[in-house]
Amino acid sequence: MKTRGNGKQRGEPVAVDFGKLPGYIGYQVRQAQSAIFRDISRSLRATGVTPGEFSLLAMLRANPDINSITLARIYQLDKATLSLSIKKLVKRGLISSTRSANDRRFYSLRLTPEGSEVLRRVTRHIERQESAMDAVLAPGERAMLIGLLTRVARAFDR
Amino acid sequence: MKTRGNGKQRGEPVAVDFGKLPGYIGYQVRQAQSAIFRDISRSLRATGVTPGEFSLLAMLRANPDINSITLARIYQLDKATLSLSIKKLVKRGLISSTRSANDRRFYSLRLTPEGSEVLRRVTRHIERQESAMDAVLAPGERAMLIGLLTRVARAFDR
DNA sequence: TATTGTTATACTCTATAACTATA
DNA sequence: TATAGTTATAGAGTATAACAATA
Repeated sequence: MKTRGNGKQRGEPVAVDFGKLPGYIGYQVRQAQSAIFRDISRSLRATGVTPGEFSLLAMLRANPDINSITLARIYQLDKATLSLSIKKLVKRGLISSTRSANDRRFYSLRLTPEGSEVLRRVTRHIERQESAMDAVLAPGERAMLIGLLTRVARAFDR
Repeated sequence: MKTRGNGKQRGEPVAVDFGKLPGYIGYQVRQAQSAIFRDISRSLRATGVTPGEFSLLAMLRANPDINSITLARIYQLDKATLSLSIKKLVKRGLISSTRSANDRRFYSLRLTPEGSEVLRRVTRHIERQESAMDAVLAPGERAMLIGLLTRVARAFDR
């Protein structure tokens, strides 16, 4: 069943036993995430925006004046991690960070016009990738997959 | 082992608009992967084995004498990346790497007895997590989710 | 005292490039 | 020439800890 170690590998498919791995949701989610990430990273390379940054820009468009602590809570990242991501996007001119007048501990984050433009461009790549996934899904399966993933993720929230 | 997200930023729910993000499969897979990874990293901390290393150990159990190039192809990682992972596991005494007699360019990888024991212990944690996911899924939904994820991942495999 | 945010530091994971050994 | 594997180096992403500013 398993033919390896015989010097026959030439890049052709190799018969490999995956054991119980394919039956694990954790394994399959990881594999899917890797495949999706590799694909979108290639598409986005020219934009200089990573998938995580896309998500941040999209949140800023939907929630102008959001602050970094709120974003850190949403993504369950340390505030220091968000601080670095934000600094990079500010330096690139894609977002603005202005101290709030009411409570001067906060910085209000917003997309700049250039950030909006980059977000539009990135969104086109993202939606092209989503269409590629629809091509292998039957009607209704996208909604089903999203529902299942949401429930699984929530099983570990809190 | 560093883990992502330690809950420090958790607070009360904040009213936030996620825009179109929740409708993207890429976004949802990423969120699910993060949640699953954070949870299992906590469980595995004491074993010193990461989720990726679990996957490697499981492949070695199912495919004794597999070599690193084959593993690199399977996981679409560079051979240099696999080389480092393997070196670490060899140093920890969990796997052995012995030069193949037929073709001395190859190294045959195998679990050591200690590696087998660690794999058993880690597998118990993994399967406990999988059970936690089953608790939020109806009968048949695990198979459905796995099938959908597999098809989506394959949509990007070459 | 508590909260928001920054900086310094370190660890993991990954790739690229240059290398050795073997075929 | 081609393949398997290692090492050096670098970059992205993350966390922890210590800090400053503000409430």
